[in-house]
Amino acid sequence: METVGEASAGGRAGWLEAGFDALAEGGVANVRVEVLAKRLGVTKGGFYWHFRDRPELLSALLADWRDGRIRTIDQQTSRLGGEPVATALRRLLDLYLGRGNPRGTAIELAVRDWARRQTEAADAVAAVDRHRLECVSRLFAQMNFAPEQAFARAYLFYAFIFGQSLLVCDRHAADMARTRETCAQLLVGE
Amino acid sequence: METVGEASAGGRAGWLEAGFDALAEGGVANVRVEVLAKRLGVTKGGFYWHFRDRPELLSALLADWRDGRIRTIDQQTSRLGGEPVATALRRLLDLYLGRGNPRGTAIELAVRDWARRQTEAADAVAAVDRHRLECVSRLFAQMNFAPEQAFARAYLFYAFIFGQSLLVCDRHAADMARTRETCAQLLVGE
DNA sequence: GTCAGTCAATACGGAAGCGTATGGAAACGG
DNA sequence: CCGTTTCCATACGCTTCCGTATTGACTGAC
Repeated sequence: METVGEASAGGRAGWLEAGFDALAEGGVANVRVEVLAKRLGVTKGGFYWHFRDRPELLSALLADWRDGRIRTIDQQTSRLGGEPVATALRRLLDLYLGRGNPRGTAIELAVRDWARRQTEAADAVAAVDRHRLECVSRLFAQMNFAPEQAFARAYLFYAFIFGQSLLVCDRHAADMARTRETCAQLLVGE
Repeated sequence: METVGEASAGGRAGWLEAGFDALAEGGVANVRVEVLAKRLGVTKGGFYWHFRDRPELLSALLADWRDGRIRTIDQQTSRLGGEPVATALRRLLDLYLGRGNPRGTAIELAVRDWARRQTEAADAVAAVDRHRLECVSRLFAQMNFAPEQAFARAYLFYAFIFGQSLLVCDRHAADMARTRETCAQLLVGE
């Protein structure tokens, strides 16, 4: 496939990818058409072939993010070979605490900040949260917590995950890892 | 005091106030000179009398916020008449959970989002967090937790406060209040 | 009245950003 | 060759935003 200019955005997917990169780096205000075009090494002509306008890109980013997050939750919360519930919860927690996916975290926080001010974003986050809280509640319920208690623990679980990303601690990394480990133990009881 | 035009920004403090309002509503990208001027019912001439440029306003907002947050922490974490520690912690937690200060919360979250991308903001947040974590650690230590455990609990305490603001739950308000109450009990043990 | 200080309005030039219109280029099929 | 589809580049007009320069208005002190 040969393209018009020297560079190519990689089609619609390329624009979405650039959108997520910009979102991760600077929040939704950073998702701008000409900025994305420059990032992709093209001009904005192609953008307007794929998307009617900027809001359509933003909607596409939200839908993409929402569907992707929901798609991975069941898998992330499934117990491998009937392992202890606490182990499954710890594995899930470690996905976030390990700092192994800074881009994913940055996108998540950017979307959540956006959701504080825009209905469509809030709806996407609500859908993701609903599913996640249900899945993690189910895990806590398997630890014989009553439904309300299970839900509250799932709520605390996710609040911690996102909240700790917002705290700025200037302690040693090793100390912070220990602190998070202690919090993890408080959260999942192991 | 009569002023030049019909409207008056209320001096430097007025501009800072407008800046905080804009910050609360739309994050740091929303803090724009002409937008603030319009909000105050004046033009931007006076802004440039008080501030050299936009970055100077942003720095002032950060310093103001940091100093204000630090100033209130000791008072917020002092135990009234030797009351139980848990009571003091609950009172502190309720400042955030009660939704009684949406503007303060919005500003706090906007500053924290800003801090993810800008050093000066991150430094301000770090200073506030350091002080808060120390004060709340001290309270947990009075409950006879070891220093590391006390700190971890303080960390979890604040992570929960900010994290729950980022979650979007479409359950009934009464249900959510009950959930938060359960989380509060898990956090302070009462 | 004059001067200095405080605080502001306005005009201007430049930059960034958006969306629209138009034209270009490549590939493919008839 | 022509038409269609895909994907893009470019020019343009408009809006928003920024910072600078200049001028205006009011108050208080001398």
